[in-house]
Amino acid sequence: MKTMHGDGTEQNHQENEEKYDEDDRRRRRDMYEQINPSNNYENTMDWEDEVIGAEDLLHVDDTLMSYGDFPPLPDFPCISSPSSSSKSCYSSSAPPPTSSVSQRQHHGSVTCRNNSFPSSSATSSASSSASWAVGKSDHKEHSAVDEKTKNQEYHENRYGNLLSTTDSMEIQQDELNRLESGDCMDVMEGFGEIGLFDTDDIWDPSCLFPYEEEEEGFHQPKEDHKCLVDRETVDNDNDGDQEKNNKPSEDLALVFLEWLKSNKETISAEDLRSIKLKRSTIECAAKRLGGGKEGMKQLLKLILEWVQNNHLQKKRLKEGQASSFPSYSSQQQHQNCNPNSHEFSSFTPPESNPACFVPTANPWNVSRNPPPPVVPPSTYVSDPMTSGLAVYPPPPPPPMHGFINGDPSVLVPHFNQSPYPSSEEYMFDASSHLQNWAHHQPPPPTHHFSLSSHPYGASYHHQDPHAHHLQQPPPPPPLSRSFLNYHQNQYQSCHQMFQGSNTTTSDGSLIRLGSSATKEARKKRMARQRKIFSHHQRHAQNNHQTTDLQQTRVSNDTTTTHHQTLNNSANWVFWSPSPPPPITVCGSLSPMMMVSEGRPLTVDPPLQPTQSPPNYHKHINMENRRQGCKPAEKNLKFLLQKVLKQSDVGNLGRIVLPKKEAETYLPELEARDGISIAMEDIGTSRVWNMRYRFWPNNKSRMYLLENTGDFVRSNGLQEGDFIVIYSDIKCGKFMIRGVKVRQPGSKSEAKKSAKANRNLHANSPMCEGPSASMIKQAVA
DNA sequence: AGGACATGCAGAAGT
DNA sequence: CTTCTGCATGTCCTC
Repeated sequence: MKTMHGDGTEQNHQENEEKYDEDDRRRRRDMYEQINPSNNYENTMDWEDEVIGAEDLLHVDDTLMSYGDFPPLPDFPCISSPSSSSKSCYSSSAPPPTSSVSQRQHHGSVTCRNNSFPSSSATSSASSSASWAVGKSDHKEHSAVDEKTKNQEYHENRYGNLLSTTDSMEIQQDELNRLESGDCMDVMEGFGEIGLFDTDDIWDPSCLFPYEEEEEGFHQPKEDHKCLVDRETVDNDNDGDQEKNNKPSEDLALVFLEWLKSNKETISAEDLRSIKLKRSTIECAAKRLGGGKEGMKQLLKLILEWVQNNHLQKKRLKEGQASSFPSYSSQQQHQNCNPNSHEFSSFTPPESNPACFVPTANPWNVSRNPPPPVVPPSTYVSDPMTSGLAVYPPPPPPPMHGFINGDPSVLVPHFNQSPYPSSEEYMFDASSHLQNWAHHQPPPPTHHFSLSSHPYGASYHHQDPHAHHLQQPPPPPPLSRSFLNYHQNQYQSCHQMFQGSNTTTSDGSLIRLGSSATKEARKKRMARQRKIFSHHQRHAQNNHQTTDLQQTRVSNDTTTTHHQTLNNSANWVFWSPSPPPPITVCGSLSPMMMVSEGRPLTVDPPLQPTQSPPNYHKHINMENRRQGCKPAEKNLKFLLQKVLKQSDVGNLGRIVLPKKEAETYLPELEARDGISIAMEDIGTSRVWNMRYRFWPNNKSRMYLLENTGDFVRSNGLQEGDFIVIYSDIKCGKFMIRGVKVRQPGSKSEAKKSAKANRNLHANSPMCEGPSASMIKQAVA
């Protein structure tokens, strides 16, 4: 405040800070350009456009979508084009939620800012980072103004666009409310309600969930659905006006009738009945397709075409099974059971790395006090609501209100607890398809469901299940309801985050249904998962290259080992499907940065913490070129490392981060409460929900990573060890690795580590890193 | 001299 | 009483 009124000295200070800000921005941008040479300003804008397109389609609920695999963007703190983001976000799509437009614009500006962060998705990121602070504690944030005292000068100078946390909170709440309202419906029913056609005489409610009943022993009480629909109806009462505007004409009925006539023999009412789509989705999609009657018509055509294609696909599959031809699903199942096999690789879409669609990628998940990390294998996200926070993942996108770490409320991205989805699970896990689709697309991932440009072509090609079926060498699993439901599933995933559901992804795809699953069905499912999982564990032990490393790793933390095993068993899911997961660390700092699966490497302490990341980045790239390293499936970008001090590994559960690197590579912090960042442990794929924040310190800041206690403990990190933070270029996730520094005199440990690393690198010869040689030296 | 950061410590919150 | 949270201060390092 002093600065605001400022005497001469203060003015000078301010000027200096402004200059510093400018330099800082330039520096950050340079850094990002170095790291992501492909990302230029235009890309950024294109990307934003795509995001906006998808978001429009998905409507507001989808701000919660996980855009985890968005590529990191260059840092342009102030390109914030509220105009582009906010306008696009809310102009063409359904009416903005309760929040005012101005709020949205705020939102938008922040979004843009956050987009520059790794792992950020456009909108969600914004909501996350900003809302997080708000969600944390109302009163606190409401007094945010007070809080901006001396820190404000710093803050305001550095960040022109301040987000009103209050605003974002309202937005969050609004979104929450909407999610809770269960805004989904049978798509055909939806059309029916909208007036497309009369559903009563066609649809038999008993056909609603034939698959669950059939394959999962799962029963969805009709009442549930009814409730859903009723609720929907109630919810939609408010949309009455809009509905009127979209009242379809007879054209639609004609289109539908014609289609019915031509497909009556192959497609039953049940098939149609089984398709569900959110009303808001329908409306938004229709809008995107031109709006009004025409849009609705286009959408209907689109859906019908999909139904047709999908149904035929399904039939073909059934026939194939009947005639003993391997079906995709069985194949898939088999493949899934042999994650390490080449067969798996060859049949798996090149980039079907589920991790890349993990909501957990959302670094913006927030957790104020994440419960102890006792978790099922694989990534989990705790419920933001439980921590009273609201954000997203992506502030960055997959910003949500999720939390990771320890919180049993799990949002498991794609697969279930079991790394081996059963065939039917796979078949019905729309998110899997989404992932696959997503990975066949160039970034931005939001192309997933961009119906925007052309109903049947262009931008639709990525989403077009039909196209997908036809183009993918092995036909993908029947999408069944996925085309429409995957959309819903995404909501569901997000919903899960909000609700803190304990269900995993396997249930995730059935999340709305899962709540009413019978105990029996659940038992069966769990038994199956246990079975599969134990099988996988055995398999992983035999085949997984990291096993050796795990076994030799010195750890006095048995739980860690356990988790490790569990997590590694799931690692195949997250890492490149290619046989030896060649993980290239593109921006790694030091030798020990060589990323491998398994736990913290034990290495000599050759740290040069101040070594310039960009230089190292360049070095690594050259190394890659020299060694013929193709860009790995999972490129990790070194962000920063920190040698742990006593205070970092103490029971405070916080690690002071180097200021320069933090400001350069981590999301800019709007409020001192910071943001929640989901950090995936590279060794275990476990996701830790940490908080990245700062403390005012004189006229500067101290950057901290909080909630690190469990991570430090589980990695057995001590003073002198260090952590390294990366961002996954593909998924935009933050990744963290604890590296133990070899204790002098512990030769056997060094040998073990060396052996482990030799094995490791033997499996990935292309990427032999310095760590192996360093360890060899140590051994010598 | 000024900045970065390690850590001490006071007050708040939780048990 | 313990733990958590957040700030302030002392020390070290860089310019």
